[in-house]
Amino acid sequence: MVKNKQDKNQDTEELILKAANRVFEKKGYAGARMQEIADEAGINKALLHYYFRSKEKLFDRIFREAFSQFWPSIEKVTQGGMAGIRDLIKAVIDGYTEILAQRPYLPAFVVGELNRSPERIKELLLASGIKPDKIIKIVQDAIDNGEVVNMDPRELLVNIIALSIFPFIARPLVSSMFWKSKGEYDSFLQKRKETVYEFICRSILVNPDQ
Amino acid sequence: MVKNKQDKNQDTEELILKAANRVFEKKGYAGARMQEIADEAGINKALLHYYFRSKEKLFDRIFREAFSQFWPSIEKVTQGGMAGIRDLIKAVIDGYTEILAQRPYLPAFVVGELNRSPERIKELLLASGIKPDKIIKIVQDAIDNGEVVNMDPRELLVNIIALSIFPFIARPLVSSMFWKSKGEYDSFLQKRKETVYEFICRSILVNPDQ
DNA sequence: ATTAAATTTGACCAGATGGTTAAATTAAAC
DNA sequence: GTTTAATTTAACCATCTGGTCAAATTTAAT
Repeated sequence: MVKNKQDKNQDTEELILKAANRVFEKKGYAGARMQEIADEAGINKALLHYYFRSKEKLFDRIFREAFSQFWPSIEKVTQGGMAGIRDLIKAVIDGYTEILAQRPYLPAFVVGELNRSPERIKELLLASGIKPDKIIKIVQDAIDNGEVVNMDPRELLVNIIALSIFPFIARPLVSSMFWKSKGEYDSFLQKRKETVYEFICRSILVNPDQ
Repeated sequence: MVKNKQDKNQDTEELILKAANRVFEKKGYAGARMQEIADEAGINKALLHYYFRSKEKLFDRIFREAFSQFWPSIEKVTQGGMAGIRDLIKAVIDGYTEILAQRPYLPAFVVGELNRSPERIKELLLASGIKPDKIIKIVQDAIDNGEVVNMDPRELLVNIIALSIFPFIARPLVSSMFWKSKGEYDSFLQKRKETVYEFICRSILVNPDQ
């Protein structure tokens, strides 16, 4: 079973992207080295530049993908049109828990790079097709019909996201401050899927039960 | 009023530290350039190395200071011995709001650098004199005496910190997603001092009023 | 098998970057 | 004013880093 040229090409590109992702995600744009990416992919630097002409172009490719991965479930729920507020919250928390278990560096990477070049955000948001207004409206509806206490809907959204991803962004710090081992922290993060949901619901639902 | 040599020396050192802080905080260790720090301080690169022998030494100095600034009010409250849980929460939120208004890049800087070299954390925590156990105990006491609903005290602490600093860590992203201008976001952050406190209390206090 | 095109490599280059050094300047002590 | 020590500078240096290129290798088509 020999691979033809195109397949190998695809494989190499895939290999490079995976390697670049690992390196950029961990070290950021400035800390990443093209040589290290090449080594990680098992190729040499010239081939790296053959596939992606420059560090910036390669980074751009990686970062766009990372940025889009950053909004997993929010979109899923808004697609449906009218989702319950409980569903929205659960979807966001579960979505983050799932993706961040696989890519724990993702949020620190995205947020860190955006801090260093905030001018890119507008375009990235546009390109990603995210519609903040739609999500805000779901929350506002839940407030209007008395399901949720009166508050700025954006504040609730910020809180949900904060509670979901902060333990990952600040993972090493939080982990070694309050937990004894990596394993215990991981199990905390798993349980947290439920406890954060309850934490939020206790705070905002007018009729918690029902 | 001419300054003597020692004063000028002090001034130059102060000037360098201020400049280094600005540059490192915004660009991180890898993205920072010694030349840029020198320019920012209005001196040349050789003098920079005369005062702080290497980039790493200078960074270490800056980072330690940043890390210690990261825990403003938590310590103040634990000093007292037995503080109410409400006081603890308010102190943490107010403390962060205050310091982060002046140094908005601080949390992203600290967290980002710690992600890239987590092995430093243990030593930094030791050197900073922070006693996580003391803070956990305050929360645990409040749970034991029925003031706060039953939960892992560490989880509450993570939530408080998350809600306090996330809007700063992810500032550019959150701001341009949900707000129309920088000014509006700033005013949101100010109001948030109260709303986050209420958000947390609604969730955890057994007798919210009283 | 030969040809032609795409893929891969080793060697190399220019500029950036952290760091050094010897000389010049400045300030304090005498 | 001269001496002495600390401070500041311009000019360099070695290494790292992103990027290029011509030659070699591999693959598909004939």
